[in-house]
Amino acid sequence: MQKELPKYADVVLPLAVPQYYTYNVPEIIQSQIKTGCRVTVVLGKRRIYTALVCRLHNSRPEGIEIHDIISLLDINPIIDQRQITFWEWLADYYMCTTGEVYKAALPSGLKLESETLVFLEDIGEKEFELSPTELNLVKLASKTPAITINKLADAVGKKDLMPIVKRLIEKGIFKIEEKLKENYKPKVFQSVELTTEWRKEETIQKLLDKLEKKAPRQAELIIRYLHLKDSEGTENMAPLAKEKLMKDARVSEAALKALVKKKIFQITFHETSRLALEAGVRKSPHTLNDKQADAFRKIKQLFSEKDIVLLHGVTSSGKTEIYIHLIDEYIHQGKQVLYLLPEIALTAQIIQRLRSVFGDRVGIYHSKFTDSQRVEVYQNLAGLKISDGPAYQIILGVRSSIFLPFKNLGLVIIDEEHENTYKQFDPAPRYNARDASIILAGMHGGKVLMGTATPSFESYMNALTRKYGLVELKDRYLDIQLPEIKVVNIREARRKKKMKSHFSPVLLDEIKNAIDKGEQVILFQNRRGYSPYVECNACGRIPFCKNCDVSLTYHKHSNRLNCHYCGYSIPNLSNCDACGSSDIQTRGFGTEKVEDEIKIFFPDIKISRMDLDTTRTRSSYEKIIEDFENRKIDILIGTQMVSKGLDFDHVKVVGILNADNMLNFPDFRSFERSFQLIAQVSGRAGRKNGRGTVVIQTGDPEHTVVRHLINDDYIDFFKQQISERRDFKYPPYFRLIKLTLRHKNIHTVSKAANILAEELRSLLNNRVVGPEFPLINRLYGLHQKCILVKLERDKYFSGRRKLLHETIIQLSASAEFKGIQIVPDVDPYN
DNA sequence: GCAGCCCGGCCA
DNA sequence: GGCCGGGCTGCC
Repeated sequence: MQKELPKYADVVLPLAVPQYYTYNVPEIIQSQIKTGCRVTVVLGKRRIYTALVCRLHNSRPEGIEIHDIISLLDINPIIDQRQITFWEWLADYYMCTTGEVYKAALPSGLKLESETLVFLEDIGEKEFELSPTELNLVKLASKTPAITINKLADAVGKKDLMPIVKRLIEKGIFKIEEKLKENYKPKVFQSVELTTEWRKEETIQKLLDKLEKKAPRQAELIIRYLHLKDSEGTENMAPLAKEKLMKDARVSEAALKALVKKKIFQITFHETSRLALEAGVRKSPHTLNDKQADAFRKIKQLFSEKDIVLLHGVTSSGKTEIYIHLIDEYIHQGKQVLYLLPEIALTAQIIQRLRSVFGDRVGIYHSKFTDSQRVEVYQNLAGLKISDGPAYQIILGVRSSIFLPFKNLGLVIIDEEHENTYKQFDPAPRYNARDASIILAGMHGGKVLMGTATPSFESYMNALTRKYGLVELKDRYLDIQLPEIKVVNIREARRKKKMKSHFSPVLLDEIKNAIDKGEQVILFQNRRGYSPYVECNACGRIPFCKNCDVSLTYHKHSNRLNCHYCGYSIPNLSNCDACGSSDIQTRGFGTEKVEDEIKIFFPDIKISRMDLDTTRTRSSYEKIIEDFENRKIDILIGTQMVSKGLDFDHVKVVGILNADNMLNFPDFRSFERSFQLIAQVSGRAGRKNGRGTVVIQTGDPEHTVVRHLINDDYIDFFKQQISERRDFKYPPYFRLIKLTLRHKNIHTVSKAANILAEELRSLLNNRVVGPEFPLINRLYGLHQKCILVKLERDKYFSGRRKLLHETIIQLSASAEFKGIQIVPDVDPYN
């Protein structure tokens, strides 16, 4: 019996709507549509979205009018059932909608949306009475055959043009149409070739003789063409790129056009990949040393009984080499591997190593890629398009690569598993790629290897309780010594007037020694900008952001005051805006100021800065890293960006300018994070050329984090800290769910927060803490209140989380909560 | 996410 | 009274 064809499709839309929507499947596509295919549909009055088919069925939903699917975009599904299940898991666990997951999962080139186009009707000689704005719109629209409503709105400087456009439609002057925006265009490559008639040598020679007099440029072009073809050799039948020929011949396009017109040359268009790379020489992986080989064996052995293994290996212990050997085994079994990294900066360093072994089977995926490049990686994995290279078997990527359409994921490697960048903070889905990839790997029956020198407390706890396998690698590769740690009491130094600005004599000496020997220095200051705030010496006023409750950070380079939260920015004040005094002073210091001051001490040295401000583009990132690797930079100043696993061979000194602002940060994870950060930056010191030095400047040299760092004793630090986590009900013993309420009115948000907290307390008792004001009371013009829920990691967790979620949904629909945003964050980082 | 509607505020 | 902007609602 033939299976009945589906009449209805439940689809997910790229919006924060809680449910799936049902559309009619038109008869002509009923036999072709499959779950996981994209379709275009109209939602609301006329907007068109790309939706994804999640379920096909034959039961007509009652009580609603059902619209038709406009078109089917894919013959083959772009995601499989497993991914739909994964999306649903993410939405459920992280308390968001599947639509929000879908939105994050697909590059926007695969999610076509419509925009409204405005056309002028044929109005002939009719006369109209028009307001000035209407007249203006008609004038603007008459300049082009069609204009998007957004461009029209921009041109007249208005937000909502629809009411006016509607009036003009009623008057019969305008008409509108919805058109899909084409976001992704395949890259086109043009090749030039002689047409068949002209390929014989005698004929072309005759032609050349003729052209040389009449059209020397055209003759030149043909000569260059023949020359280039010749130099490429007879066995190379690849078409000659037009670009290459034109560059070589240095004649105008007109000459080529003429030859094409005479049917001497023909131009062919080819679709090509943006990701094309030269198939370089492949080398086999390096041989592992005894310690690495031992760890490698242990990992494989543990994988036979456990799905997750934590590789706790000191910095420079050669973890990457172990990963490569493991990847090699999995891809030989025909499985895919996902290699997760916390930062884009790292991909540049590791990709070279991976490509040298695995060649073009490695794909990269990160946010500094253009959307079109991401579309191509996606298509490659989905098997949608025959791209230039083979299908990727290894993906090296950041957080969002967990959404790629893997078919057979055998292994996930999570490098620097402790990094906070694995957690998406805003917008939803607020997922942790480390935790989510464990679920993903589970769905594929794959294994997970986490690697780090400073495990997160969550992962280390799981290792100690044997939920994860644990492999330790205690020796650095090639017996590189761990750096010597020098702690400087800056409070004392300041009292004795020994500090030179923000530098202690010890640090300056170490820098000088390193520079004299031609070695490099990294200075770490976890704040960007010049100074975190400026203050009027006369009246004490500190300029604040107009949208957020934070002081404005002074940026000397641009001479502006910026808000690091909402992006609000004003020119620097020469006079206090309260009392008019010109006596304004900068307070505190960021990377920009460190750069400025170090230049005074070392005027002839090449200094660079790596922070959010200097790495806006992908190339600037790579340039800084490359320059530092090639020793074109002597001193690199950076924020936490410099801590994330970068490998440099000639760093002698690492300076932590102020450990205190990390240690004193008010959240439960601040000690854990400080330890990780400082240990990680310290790990950059002393690699191949002798022992490095780390200088930690702090006002509290006896601080437990500092003491443990000196002894390089992560395990003891963990044991000491973990009991506090248990006593105060924090992770890894408990799971946190943070609720942030936002509203423009402080009283409204306070009142709502109180009601919500009370309601939750009645259900979850003392697991509910707050409401409290968060670190930043007001953000983007909205007042905030936080409620923290601490849930046991037991069999009731899931039920309690659901209860909590339902309570939020119920309350947000009630009258008191009108217009209040409630943002749930499950497993918040801090 | 966004169109459409409703409502309140502001000027004639 | 009319027009503008903001908030709220429902979309299949």
